[in-house]
This record gives sequence, structure tokens and C-alpha cells, in this order.
Amino acid sequence: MKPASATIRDVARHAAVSVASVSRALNGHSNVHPDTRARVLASAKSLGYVPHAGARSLSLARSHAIGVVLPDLHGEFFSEIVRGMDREAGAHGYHLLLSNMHADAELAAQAMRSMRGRVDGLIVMAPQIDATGLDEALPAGIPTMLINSPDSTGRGAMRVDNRAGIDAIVRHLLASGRRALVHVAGPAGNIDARERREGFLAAMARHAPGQPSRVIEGNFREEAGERAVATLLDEGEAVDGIVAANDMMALGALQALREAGLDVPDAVAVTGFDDVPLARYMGLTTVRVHLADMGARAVARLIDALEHPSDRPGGDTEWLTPTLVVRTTTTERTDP
Amino acid sequence: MKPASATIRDVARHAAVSVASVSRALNGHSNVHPDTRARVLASAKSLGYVPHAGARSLSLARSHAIGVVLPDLHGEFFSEIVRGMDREAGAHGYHLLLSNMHADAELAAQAMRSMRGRVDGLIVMAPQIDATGLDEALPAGIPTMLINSPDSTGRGAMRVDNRAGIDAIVRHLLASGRRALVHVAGPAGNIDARERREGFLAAMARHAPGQPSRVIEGNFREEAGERAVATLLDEGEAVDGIVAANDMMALGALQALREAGLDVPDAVAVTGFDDVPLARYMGLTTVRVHLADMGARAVARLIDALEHPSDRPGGDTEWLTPTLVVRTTTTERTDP
DNA sequence: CTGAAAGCGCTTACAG
DNA sequence: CTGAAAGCGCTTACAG
Repeated sequence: MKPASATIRDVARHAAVSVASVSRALNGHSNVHPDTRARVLASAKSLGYVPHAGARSLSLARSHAIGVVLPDLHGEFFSEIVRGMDREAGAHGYHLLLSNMHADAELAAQAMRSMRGRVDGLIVMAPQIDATGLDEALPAGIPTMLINSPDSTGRGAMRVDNRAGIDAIVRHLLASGRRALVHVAGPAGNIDARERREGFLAAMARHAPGQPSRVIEGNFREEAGERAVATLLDEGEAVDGIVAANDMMALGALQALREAGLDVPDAVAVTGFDDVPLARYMGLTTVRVHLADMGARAVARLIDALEHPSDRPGGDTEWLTPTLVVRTTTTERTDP
Repeated sequence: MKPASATIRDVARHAAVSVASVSRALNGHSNVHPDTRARVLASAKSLGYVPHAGARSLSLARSHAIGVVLPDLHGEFFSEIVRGMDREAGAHGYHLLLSNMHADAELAAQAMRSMRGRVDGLIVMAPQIDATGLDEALPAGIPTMLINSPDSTGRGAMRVDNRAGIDAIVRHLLASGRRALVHVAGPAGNIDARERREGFLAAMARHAPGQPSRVIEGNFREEAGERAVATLLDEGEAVDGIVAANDMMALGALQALREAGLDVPDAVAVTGFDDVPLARYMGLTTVRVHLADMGARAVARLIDALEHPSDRPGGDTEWLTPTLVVRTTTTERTDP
């Protein structure tokens, strides 16, 4: 038998006061006689009373919970973002309600709807849904912050400046003497993948107008990096730099190159995107997106909007510029 | 102006029925006239009605949410566990309510209490709290599953068999010809750290009675592995195997050894514990704990207990035996 | 098959 | 300073 948790009525009875007084005493209102407060506190303690958060939020129309809807992210990417969010949320007395988003837009919409009435606001990361799909899926009437998602009118957003990141990478490779660069792209339909691809093409056109530039399709996963190298090797094309759309594909490419007996960076330089912790271990040159900060910042902005609803529409997009991290996969060749 | 979300009363009015009928129609009860149901569905749709989960759970005394209280875990460890939990929870229509647990037992207790009334059950991982502290912190009257935590009477638990894991590691090292092993331990007060340390001593006593065995204090973090190697080097003691209490310290040791010009595994073998994804990349021999499975299993058992409360006390402890994963940091020496 | 009513556990004007 | 009452948005016996 679980000893059915004490309710506010039990405390009221035990302290011989009304539930209203219990509520006021426990919530620290000033209009409570010190004696009453003491009695209530004692009763609550002796009964092991813990307020029922659900009832409280129904009454207050405030749950102090934030819904987080993320795609099925891999490893460190996921944990870094969630860690940042959790820290910020916890610091403000909020909880995080998690929901993995399935690729299917319909299921995603349902996941978001199922959060109504249990969260005060929503943080959504939907890089793989198009703008109209996202607009339809997002529940109306609940403050929402978008992370790396297509623009949705009137909602706050956090975005990584993918173009700037790739531009920095390309300039770095060109400066180190690389000429034949190929981009291993992320999955079709993913907004980050698209911007990185476009960024690559734009950077090449701008900084190395005469040079060849090529794109091989990928999917953000390690095997895609390996496959890209296999393709390149098959074709026997001259390549001295691989610009992967994310770290995992870069790592896959790295491994495939080494297995093929090609020296990195002497024969081919390799770069990633994200700077997951693994990148540091593998000496991968990449571009750093501070994921934890991005998550924390999204939460901070959302909470701000929740607690000062009047301030302003709040539909700004905040851009995070990734920073270049040069490591050993792109250092100057030993025999130029 | 957010268009204050429609409530069940709005739908009732719009469909010209009672709220009771709306509730029944929307919840698929059989005792509703088809015409009524159709009208309700149409009204709900046209008003964009989404039930208020908070009100629903107050009424049903069921939130379909599971509270998850974890210590501030690093990287992949965290994401793997949460991923496993989220998958399993999602499959059963449950949400996860996250709360990072601060080391402080008092704050931890508060974090757990703050979940009352918003979750149906709790999953707690508290390797760093002692048994009585945990018992005091755990809220009564809410089904709880413990992961890698001290025993708490009557609650279900999932535990990693740390002793078996270390035993497998030690046997493997001895079999590969190592003799002078040192254990780099985890933080004091952590139950996994303690069991791994004890397991190391026990395994040495059993399998290599005459051999030296030593323990250096650590804290599960990378630097601790580096420091341990520095200590060993300073003392000039003969060591040919380092058994770290987790992967991160093993990685730190690896790096320090290499920087000191010592070949791994020729001069010194190194092993970890956990098998985080990084371990594979670094070729680290370790012992694999399937974190995602552990998380999923904990959720599955909790949900089972929630939905079939009668079945049995449910206070069993389920042990997961980690499996040895041999990689390059322990291969046979080239010059024996 | 349907509706009026009570209830889930809180909070907060309102009246004393 | 205090209590009775209404209300938050639902669900579900209960009576038709």
C-alpha cells in the first residue's frame, strides 16, 4: 500500500485551519499569522506533505515546465544541447519535458500537441522539416523558440551561421595551399545541410573562382564519409581537401583515407563541422558550435518571454557564429 | 494576442452538446451516438482543440510522465541513457521529465519532491549518495526505479555488475602477460567507483595472488588519468597495466603515456570501463555497459509496475553484466 | 445515448 | 489575519 500522499486538506485538518491558510502559509504570503504559519509548517512536515505540482499548475495556469522537441540526435550533439538547456532551466526553477521527434511531420505535430497543458513553452529543433510543415505542426498559442529550424513567422529562433562557418573552413584550406576541394553534404531536406552546401559553393566561387569544387551526397553519418572517400578513390579524381558537412562524416572520411594509405593531412586535408568532443580527440579541424550555450540561450530567451510577455513580439532570430578550430587534419603539408 | 486555446467547453458549445459528450467522443468511448461523435470531432478540429494534458492528468490521477533524476553526467554517458529511456517511454505513450541532480543530497531530495503531481513514477540514478541519504531523499508513495544506486528497500533497481566487469578486465590483462597492474579509482562515495575498486583488489587476490596491485585515487575525469600516470612516472615504479575505473580516465592515461614516450600497449596496457563511443575511436580496450538498454529497461520495468500495480512488490534488482571489448590498448606486446 | 454534477488538488479574489 | 467559495480543464459515476 502506498500511503496515499497527503493533500492540502490533510494538512489543513491536521493544523486545524482552512486550506486557504495552508496555501498561503506554504507559499510564503505575508497575510498569515506567525502562529498559524508555524502550525501549518509543522503539520506539513509531520505529514510529509508535498504539494501536487499538477494541481498547482492547473490552478495557476503555469507549469514551470518547458517542452523540448528534438530530432533523434546522435551522441554528444544531443547531450550537449540538453545539458545546456537543463542547466538554464534548473537555474530558473523550470523542468524540461523531453520528446524525441520522429522524422515524420505528422508524428512530430502530435508530439508537440501532446505537450499542451503540461508546459508553458516549447523549444523545437526541426532542421529536417520545411517551413510550411513546421508552421502546421507548431501548436498555436504557446510561446515557442526554434533552434536550427526553418523560419516560422513571429517566433523566436536560434540559428547557427552555417555559411560563415563553411566560409571560414574554405578560406583556411585555401590558405594552406589546398586547391581541389570536395564537400560531403548532409541529408536532403535538412536545413543545416542545405546551408552548408550552399555555403561551400558560394565560398569556392568567391575565394577560388577558378578551382574545381564538387559535392558528394551524404547523410551526416559516419559511413557516408567513408563512402564518399571510396567514391573519390574509385574515380581517381584529384582531391586535396574534404570539407564534410559535419564531424561524424569527417571522421568516417578520415578513417577511410587512412585505411587507403593516404596521409592526412599530407595527401588530403579533412574538416568537419560542430566540434563534438570526439573531434578534439581525433585532431579534427572543424568549426565549433557551442551547443550547450545554444541550448541554454534558447531556454533563457523562452523563459524571458514567458515571464515578461509584454516586452515585445520576440520573433527575433539570433545567429551564432561558429569559430574555426584548427587541428592536425589540416596542417601545412610537409612536402609541398 | 495568443488566441487563448480552446477548451472542452468551447467545443461543447460549438457542437451543441455537453462537455461530457465531448469528453466521451474524443476519448473514443463506445456510448456515443455516431452523429454526436462526428459533430464533436468536426468542432474540435475547426477550433483547433487540443486537450489540456494537465487537467486531464489531475482528473485521471495519471500524468503519463516519468521523472528522471540523473547526476550531472558527462557526454555520451548521459545521452545514451536518456536516449534509451526516451525510446521506451515514447513507445508506451509516456513523456520524460528531466531533472539534473546536484551532488548535494538536500537539493537532490528537493528535485525529486518537485516532481510529485507531475509524474507517475520516478527513475533515479544516484551513485554518489549513500543508502540512508537516498532513502530519505526518495519521495514516498511514488513508484521508483533505481539505476546504479545504493539499495533502497522495496524498490526496483538496475545495477551494473562492476565486479564481474573488472574481473574480466584483470583476467584479460593477466592472460596477455601483464603482471604489475594499477587501478585508477573513481571518486570516493560513488558506488560504482567503490565496487570497481573492490573488484580490482578481489580479482588480483584471486587470479594473481603474488602480484603487486596498487590503487591510485581518481575522480572519473580525464585529468585524473593523466595525473595518475604522472604519479607513476615520478615514482618510477614498474607498471605494465593500468586499469582505469572508467573510459575517460583511461583516455587521459593513454594520452599521458604517449606524451611521455611510452608505447601503448607495448610498454603499458590500458583499460577503461563503460565503452562510451569515444572508446572505439581510440582503440581502448574496455568493458561494455549497454547504457541505452539499461535506460530502456528501467523505463520498461517502471511502466510495467505503473500499469500492473498488483503484480508483485517489484523490488528486484536486475544485474547487467558488462562484456569485455578487446581493442588495441591491450594487445600482445610485440617484444615479450 | 446524454447531461448535470461532483471531484481531482490546488490558488485567490471576496467578505468578513 | 482567516474561511467559504469559485475556478483551473478535464473525467466519470449517476440518473435519466
